[in-house]
Amino acid sequence: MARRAAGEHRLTGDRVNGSLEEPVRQRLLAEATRLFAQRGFESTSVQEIVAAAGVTKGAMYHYFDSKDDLLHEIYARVLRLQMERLNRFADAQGPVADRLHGAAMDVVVTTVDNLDDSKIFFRSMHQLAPETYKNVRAERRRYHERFRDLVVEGQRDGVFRGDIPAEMVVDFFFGSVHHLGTWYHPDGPLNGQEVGRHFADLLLNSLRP
Amino acid sequence: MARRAAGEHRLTGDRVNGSLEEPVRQRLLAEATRLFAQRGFESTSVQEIVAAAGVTKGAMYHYFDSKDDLLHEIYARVLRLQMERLNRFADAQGPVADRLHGAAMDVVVTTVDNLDDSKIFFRSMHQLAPETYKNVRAERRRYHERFRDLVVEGQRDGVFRGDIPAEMVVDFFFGSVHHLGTWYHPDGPLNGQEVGRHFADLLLNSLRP
Amino acid sequence: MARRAAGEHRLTGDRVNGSLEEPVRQRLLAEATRLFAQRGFESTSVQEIVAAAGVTKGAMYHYFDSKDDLLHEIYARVLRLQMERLNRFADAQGPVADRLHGAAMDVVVTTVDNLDDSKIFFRSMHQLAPETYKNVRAERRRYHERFRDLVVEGQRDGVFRGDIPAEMVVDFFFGSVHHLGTWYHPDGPLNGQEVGRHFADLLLNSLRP
Amino acid sequence: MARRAAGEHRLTGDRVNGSLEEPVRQRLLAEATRLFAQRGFESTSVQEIVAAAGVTKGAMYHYFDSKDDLLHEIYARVLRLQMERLNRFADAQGPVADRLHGAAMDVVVTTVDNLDDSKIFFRSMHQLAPETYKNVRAERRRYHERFRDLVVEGQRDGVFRGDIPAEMVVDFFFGSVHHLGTWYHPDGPLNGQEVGRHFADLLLNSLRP
DNA sequence: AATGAATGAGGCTTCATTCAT
DNA sequence: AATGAATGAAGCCTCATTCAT
Repeated sequence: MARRAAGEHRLTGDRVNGSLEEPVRQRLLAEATRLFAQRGFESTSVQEIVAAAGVTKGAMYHYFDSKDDLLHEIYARVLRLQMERLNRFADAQGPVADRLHGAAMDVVVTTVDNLDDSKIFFRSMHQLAPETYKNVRAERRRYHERFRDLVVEGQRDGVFRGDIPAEMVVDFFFGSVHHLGTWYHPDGPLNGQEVGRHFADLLLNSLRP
Repeated sequence: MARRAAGEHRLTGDRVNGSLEEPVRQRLLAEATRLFAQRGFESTSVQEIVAAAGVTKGAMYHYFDSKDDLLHEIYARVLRLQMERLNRFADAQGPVADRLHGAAMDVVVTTVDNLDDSKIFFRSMHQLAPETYKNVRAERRRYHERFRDLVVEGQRDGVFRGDIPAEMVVDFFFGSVHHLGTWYHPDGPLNGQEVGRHFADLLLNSLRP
Repeated sequence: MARRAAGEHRLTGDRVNGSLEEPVRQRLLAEATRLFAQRGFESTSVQEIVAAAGVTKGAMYHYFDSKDDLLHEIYARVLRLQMERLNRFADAQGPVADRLHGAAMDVVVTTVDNLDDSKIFFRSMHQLAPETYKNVRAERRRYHERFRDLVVEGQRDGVFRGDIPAEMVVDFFFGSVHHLGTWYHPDGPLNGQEVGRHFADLLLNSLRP
Repeated sequence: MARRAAGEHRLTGDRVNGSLEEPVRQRLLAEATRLFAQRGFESTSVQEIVAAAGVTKGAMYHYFDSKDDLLHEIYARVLRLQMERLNRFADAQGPVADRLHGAAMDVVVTTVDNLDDSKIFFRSMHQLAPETYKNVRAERRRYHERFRDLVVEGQRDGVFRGDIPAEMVVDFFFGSVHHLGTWYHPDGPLNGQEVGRHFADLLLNSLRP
């Protein structure tokens, strides 16, 4: 890892001392994200990334250990962001149905706002080094479990039907979410909010007892 | 495509005159499918494919025009099979809810039975040549439209809720289906029939008015 | 060599027993000549040749030993034809200046009529097997010597200037002839006869004492 | 062309700051020239070139875009050099016959001094990419036109015969020149100066009215 | 912090040729 | 006389990465 321990990943736009920090690093991450989403990880060369970011290879290898490391940083950023947002909804007050509806809508809106991240996520996951792959899956599992707990809570309270495994409901719903990258287009008839509302409605309705 | 007009694609195991036809070609397709699902299209080398099939590269290029062509043939086979099965359910007699439930269950069962095809489908679609890519998407769209028509029919008849675009319901459901490859495991607690039933139930329930 | 001894090479259109002989063989030679002239020997594949001739590879290897053999046959045909024609002019009656002028014109006309042969000749000569290469050069040398003898005869008789080696005059002239393939075009302003006359005039004029 | 705009081509041996510049690039060009002349473009592998230059393939692709690019650079260098020399003679003072004789001798001497370039020129021209091919032909045409203008000038002044198209005289003469690579040998009886004088004499004599 | 030359391994593909039929 | 499946070698090129500066 290049001069940055795990967990230190920064989001684009983070500021330190009031000025944009490490603009080269951020530009590399941004262009890599765009290109990986467009062409796939294996079909994007380091040369293309650095050219898009307006630097040379040396610069990239100064900030990242490898091309794999670049991908890993993208995953880390996405995972952290999604978990943060889910926690905010799950920890809120109010009926579980409302909290689940809110979380479901939010994940759709966030996904639509970062469609490139979403495209990369499942398409390129298998390219990660085994170790990294395991970490990402584990983190992803924790995310699913947090979401599943909301379903379980609703089933226990009797507001959701209990004859379908909560685990499967989560997989069912996130399948739909992850697939947004395949069909959703920002210029289409629906914006993220609208798709989010529909998806959340479908989820809640499917759980009606 | 090498030496074989569109529509002539053969499924593994097709027999002509009672004997296995073109065993080399079939072996290549089978091994390519397995490896593409396991490692991804870009990370699988032609050398690995022909080694797994027990032939030389020359043999592969005798039957296929390119590595891309191999991928394309896999897609063609999957598309044809899925459309055939959907038609069988959609064209049946009976209430639309039953027909939709049947089709939904079937696509899950078929997907689970050919999980490698499913893994390849969305992960590698963007590697197809632009022309081929367009063809595959068009064929896929026709499939979705057939499915959507069932939803529309139910909405018109008043047995399904009408406040959610049928198009989106289809995307919602197929997102879940295509994601089976990410989490479903044959040795897990549920078999294909069970997952299919749950998925179909969730779909139908989510459409309750 | 495939069932045909050296010296047995036949020209396109040769007839045996009143019917076209071996049309497949002739078609292969004709298409190979055309393609070698167009793309060069190395850049033309056997597959392209047989496809153009409307047969398969097996057929080609039935009539010819190898791709090299095909090229060799083309050379043999050209060499035989040119020597025949030169002899006809050189052996004629009349002043040496007229005989040289006639031979010079004729070689230009013949070259222009078989421009493909001419293009191949020098461009692909170095692709011949060493043995064949030596044979072709030797045959070519005999041709040059026959031509040179006319120049020598004229110099001895005092009708041509004698201060330039006859050998070099021949190289000078045939350089011009062999280069016709580079610039001559049948649809251009001059036909073969006209170019031939000009070339012969230039040659004779350059030899004026 | 890699990393080098048109017109920036450097000749082997160019010096910058008193030291040989880009020795690897120059070595690659030199070895490629030698091998292309010896075996032909298509029969020379990139592997052979880099081995002869003592570097790896990667190095070659660092300096050149492709094997074709290498060939193109060789052409560019030859074209520039020849045009420069022709201009020097054509722009000189004195009778047109002297200037033409001088230019004719010079092109022969230069050709003999760079026989490899000459061998490559016409044998491999058709291997250039269509675009590059057109450029090279256009540049070549400009060269011919410059030469032709000298002939036209002499015809207008009445010192050259006017009954033969000047264009054709040029083709006639350069055919001879380009063919030097086929027969001239440095160890032969005549040196470049001598051949040049004979060629120029033949040309001027052939143009006598 | 960043460059750019250079490596070395590996990728996809083409091709002349053979051989059983 | 001719086919077409299959081989095996070789070809061109790309790429992630290193290293001296």
